[in-house]
Amino acid sequence: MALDSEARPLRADAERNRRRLLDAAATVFAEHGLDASVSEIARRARVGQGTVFRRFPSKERLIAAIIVDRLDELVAVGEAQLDAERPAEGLRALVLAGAQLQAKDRGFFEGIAGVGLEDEEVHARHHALLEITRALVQRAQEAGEIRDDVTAEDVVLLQGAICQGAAPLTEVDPDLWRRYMDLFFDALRPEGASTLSHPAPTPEQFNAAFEAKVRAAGKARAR
Amino acid sequence: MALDSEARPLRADAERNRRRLLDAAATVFAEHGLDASVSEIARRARVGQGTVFRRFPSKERLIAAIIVDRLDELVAVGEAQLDAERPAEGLRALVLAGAQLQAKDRGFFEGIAGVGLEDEEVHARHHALLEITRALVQRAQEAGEIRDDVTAEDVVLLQGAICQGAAPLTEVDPDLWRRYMDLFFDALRPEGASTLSHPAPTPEQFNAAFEAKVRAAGKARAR
DNA sequence: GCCTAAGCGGACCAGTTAGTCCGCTTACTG
DNA sequence: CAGTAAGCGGACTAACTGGTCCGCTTAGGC
Repeated sequence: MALDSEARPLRADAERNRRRLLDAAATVFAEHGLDASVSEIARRARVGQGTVFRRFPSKERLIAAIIVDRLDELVAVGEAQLDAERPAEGLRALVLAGAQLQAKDRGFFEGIAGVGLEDEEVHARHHALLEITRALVQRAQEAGEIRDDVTAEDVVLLQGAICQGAAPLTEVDPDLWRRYMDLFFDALRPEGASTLSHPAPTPEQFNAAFEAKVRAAGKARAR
Repeated sequence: MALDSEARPLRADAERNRRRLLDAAATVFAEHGLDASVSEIARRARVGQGTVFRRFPSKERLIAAIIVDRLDELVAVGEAQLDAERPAEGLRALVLAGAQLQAKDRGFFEGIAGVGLEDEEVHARHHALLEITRALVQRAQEAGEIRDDVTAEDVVLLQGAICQGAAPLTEVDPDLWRRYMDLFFDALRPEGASTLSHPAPTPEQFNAAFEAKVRAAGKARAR
């Protein structure tokens, strides 16, 4: 996790434990979803529960730290595609990488949608990813490789959709999402595209959804 | 909820409370998802918590009862479309109805995927719905209206996918799913369909996913 | 109108969870 | 190598959950 410019560095054992916690948490969340308990994570990391909360002030922040890691990976993939010669292929590669992440990691999408929103760092990465996607979409459209009426917001939402749709069958066919990814890109073909009956979400709406969630979370806590 | 052939009928007040509970539960689940607590539901129905559990032996069964209601509606819609003159339109109507339900009711999909599985009655409806979908898909394919390589299982999974994909924006644009529904049907066009890189889930796999969940639920309880 | 079984509410229970606290241990500094 | 602040584990707490129980109320048949 880059961008951590805290003052004094952690003691060696603390840093080691931090890494073990992140790994253990990622594993446990991937297996059981975000409902997995903190004590389970602590056990898996062979660390006291107190250590978890000393390193991450709340479960939420622990989740956020993991998501930041993942999003950084994705942003890197996206940046690498920014000057692909066939932009649609670049876009596909990015979406594929994201889907793969989600397929592997049951907690990932849940996390972005439900918990990570409040976190400044997660928000920043998510925004960066959206902008990279926007650039790829635009180039692919200029090249006439995908239809003109879809937006980066559409792509981000639909990538999530596909993974969640395939998720129930993960145990029995872990790669099913690839099928629906193909179908998705068929939908993006410019030829013969039908007129969409509903407008794309605006960037403002897209953001507002985040804000709304944050407010709801705050309200729930106040209750 | 049809198919309830219990022996003696409920007393008038009990029946009234039962309805109030179902309504309140549907509302609360729609708002807060299935994590909503039973006492919250009881409060909303202006009924003691004991009453909830007298009428529905567990929270799970309460959820199942609601889902059965919803699935019955869908099955009815589907049956009505079985002899539509343009089968693809019939299919679209069914999928649309399902999506509408899910858009309105946050708990619905969660419920089918996670909880309702164990319940005999839910399973029966779900199966019926799948078979109706299969019939519609087949006819649409025979009429050359949709591509040949998608199955009823695909359609069911993708309908869920679309709703879940649009879900994060529900508060800010509750009809967004319509946009993605259009996109989905564009993907189903037979012309220019690409070859899908992954096979459709077989009916067996589709069912096995259910079985696996049931087993997992059992295991979780035993733990 | 009376009687009683059916129904009711809500206090209660056992289990689980995120998060706190504090006495002991250990990595680093000089 | 000694002193000490940083770190540690895990028992503990407070809140909340699904589910039970039981003394009181009431619908509805007679």
